[in-house]
Amino acid sequence: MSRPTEPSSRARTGRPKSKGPRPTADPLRPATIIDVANRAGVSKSVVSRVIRGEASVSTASRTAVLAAAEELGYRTNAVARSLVQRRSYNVGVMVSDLHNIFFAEVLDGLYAAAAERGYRTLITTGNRDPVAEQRALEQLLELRADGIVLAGARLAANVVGAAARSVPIALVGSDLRLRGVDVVVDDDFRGAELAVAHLAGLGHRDIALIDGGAGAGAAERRAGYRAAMGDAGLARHIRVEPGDFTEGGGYEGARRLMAGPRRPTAVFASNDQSAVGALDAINEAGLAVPEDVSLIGYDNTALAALRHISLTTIHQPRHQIGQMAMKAVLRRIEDPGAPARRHVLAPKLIVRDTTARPASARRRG
Amino acid sequence: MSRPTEPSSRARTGRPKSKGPRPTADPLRPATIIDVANRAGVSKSVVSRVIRGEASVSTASRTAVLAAAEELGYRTNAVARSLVQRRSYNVGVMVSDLHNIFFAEVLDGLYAAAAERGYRTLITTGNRDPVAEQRALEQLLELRADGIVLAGARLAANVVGAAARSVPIALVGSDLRLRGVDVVVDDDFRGAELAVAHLAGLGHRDIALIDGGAGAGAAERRAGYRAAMGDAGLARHIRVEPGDFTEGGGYEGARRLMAGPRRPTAVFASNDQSAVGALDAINEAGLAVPEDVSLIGYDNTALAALRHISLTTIHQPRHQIGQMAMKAVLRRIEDPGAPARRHVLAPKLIVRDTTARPASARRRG
DNA sequence: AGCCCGCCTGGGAACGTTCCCACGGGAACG
DNA sequence: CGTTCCCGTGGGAACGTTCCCAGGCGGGCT
Repeated sequence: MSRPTEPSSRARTGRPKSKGPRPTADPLRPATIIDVANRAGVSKSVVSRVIRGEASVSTASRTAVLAAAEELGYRTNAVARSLVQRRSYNVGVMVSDLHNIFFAEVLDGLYAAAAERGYRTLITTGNRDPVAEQRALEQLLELRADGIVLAGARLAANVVGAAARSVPIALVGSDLRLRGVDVVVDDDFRGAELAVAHLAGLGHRDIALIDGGAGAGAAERRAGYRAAMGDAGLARHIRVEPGDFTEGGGYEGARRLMAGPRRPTAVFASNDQSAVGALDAINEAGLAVPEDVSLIGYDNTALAALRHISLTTIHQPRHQIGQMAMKAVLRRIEDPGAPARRHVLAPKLIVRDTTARPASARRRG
Repeated sequence: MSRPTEPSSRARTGRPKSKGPRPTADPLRPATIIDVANRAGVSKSVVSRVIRGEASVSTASRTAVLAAAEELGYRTNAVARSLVQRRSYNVGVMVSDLHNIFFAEVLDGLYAAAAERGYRTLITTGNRDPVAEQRALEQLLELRADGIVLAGARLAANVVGAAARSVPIALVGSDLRLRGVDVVVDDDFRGAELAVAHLAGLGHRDIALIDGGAGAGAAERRAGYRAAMGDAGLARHIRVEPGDFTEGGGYEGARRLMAGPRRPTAVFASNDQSAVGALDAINEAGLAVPEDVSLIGYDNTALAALRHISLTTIHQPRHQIGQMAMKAVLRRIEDPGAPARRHVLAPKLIVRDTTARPASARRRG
């Protein structure tokens, strides 16, 4: 429904109210199939067939058309084609946050799976703002993408549900259970449990969580943290510091934790991006990781693997996640009756250099 | 011209050869303006006017149309609109590498400038592969984007030139001088000079460059490095190690440099992404930064600013670059006659913690 | 009272494709 | 030698909009 507020200078290239069939060729307008047909001395049907690579065209016509197209710099108008075919061979991808490399890695998988099947990928972003995300989704919908992948979306369930009524949709990261929506997630609850168990196993008791707020998967990770703390008999040490999956959020969260009374000995940041921000704040407070404070992230992005950072974290198979999501959408594009599924992947603990036994335990041990 | 190899299961939703005007409403097909018109008891013209927010519609018609649209879940078909208007209000952005946060930061600027003028942004990527990049560009062209921004493209000049004949194009990072192509770059030559001068000023003589290969701006940075080395009387210390603007490339390059004979005391990596990789390799070789080896990057991405990395680098105003590029394109979309321009921004040295005087100088000093 | 003007409306053409159908002519077949 | 078939071709309809133009109708003005 939305339409961009029309830029003032309308400057329409206005057709000069020509009567009758369009005069051969207007140098300003891009060449059409008809221009090519005229030049090659065939009908538009033949040109269309050649362009689409159909077999039943004589060699003579084919070469004539190809030559004419070349000379005129003809390029298929995907808009017109989409309109008549009711199909664009484009899959839209709405990415919550392009600053988070995690999504770049998921995108690789999405892209690869799409390319393999002859589809193209069209990316849009909402910068972690639900309103902008919804606009980005709407844009894809209006463009009539054949399918849509929402990566890390923080959209309301009814918004996603409404969209799913007109086109196959797959969700990456956010676990909404809706009819007609494929979901690909890792088991965030379990992943958070792994993180807490690791820290508790090292002897930590004051384990704080830097939360992911409304971010995709954040709620599950929070729940997993809470449950695991309870299981470890650390329920009264539960401490959830607000955050938003960004570096800045992680930084602020850790700063508050370090400055406050009863500083935690371990911090679980809901994703690597915020863990890196937390690392900054911890260092800034004059504390060492892992000597003074242990830190664990989530996602196992390339960032975490950097030797200089070497972050203990929870691994998610990004590439595979992307591939699965794309395949799910493609499957339902080509078989609209097929049911949507939920794919849950197992997270894995990756121990690196930001976690260790707490100082107290070391003294004793 | 390219068309995806058609997926086997064609599964066309096939219109059931109905004769006469299309029977009221097919539940499977999305509602059209005509469905809404029928339901609201007005003509399609009125519906169109309401949707577009035109004034001259009676309140009665307007409310009827709005209600009908709501009930039918009507959504504008941007494809049809684009076709008739010959305008999509979409600007395409081809990003060379989404793993490099630098581009995410440029994208913020692009996005903001577009939104401000009522345009939308459509992203596509080529994963640093010229072939894939060209396909991505072609995709945008076929989609009839109103304008295109190529960020960090490594496309041949003739490819860009050809595209520029049908749509306004702006280049970010790559400095191709072509008619009808706006260019927004920082002065890469100068930036490289700043980097070398900084290192030379600290007393370094063996300053190696980890190259950016075919990457956008890499050639200028290389030339600036060479020139500045000459100016500093260090011409015979010039050493260009291959690289490709990626973390992996930086890692490999630095590994070779550290392992080889006559190890350099300073390394200039052509961008932050590769500098971070280099950092890894240097550490892995058992060397400390900056004590044993100084390291400088380029771009001043968020990565470089991380306290844990704290990379000395050359600053480029990413957000502003994005804004300028988008404004340039928008300007020529709305005034097709306007000439394209070249915008060159001044780079700036940011000294952080990865550069210091070489060990030899420290011993002496 | 007659005319004009402005508001609102509806219909048709166009945008550039694809798809379907029909047709002409030659080859193959009886 | 006539029929059938197939290959290559051309024309028209359709896709879902926007834009232009032509009214109809009522009110204000002369």
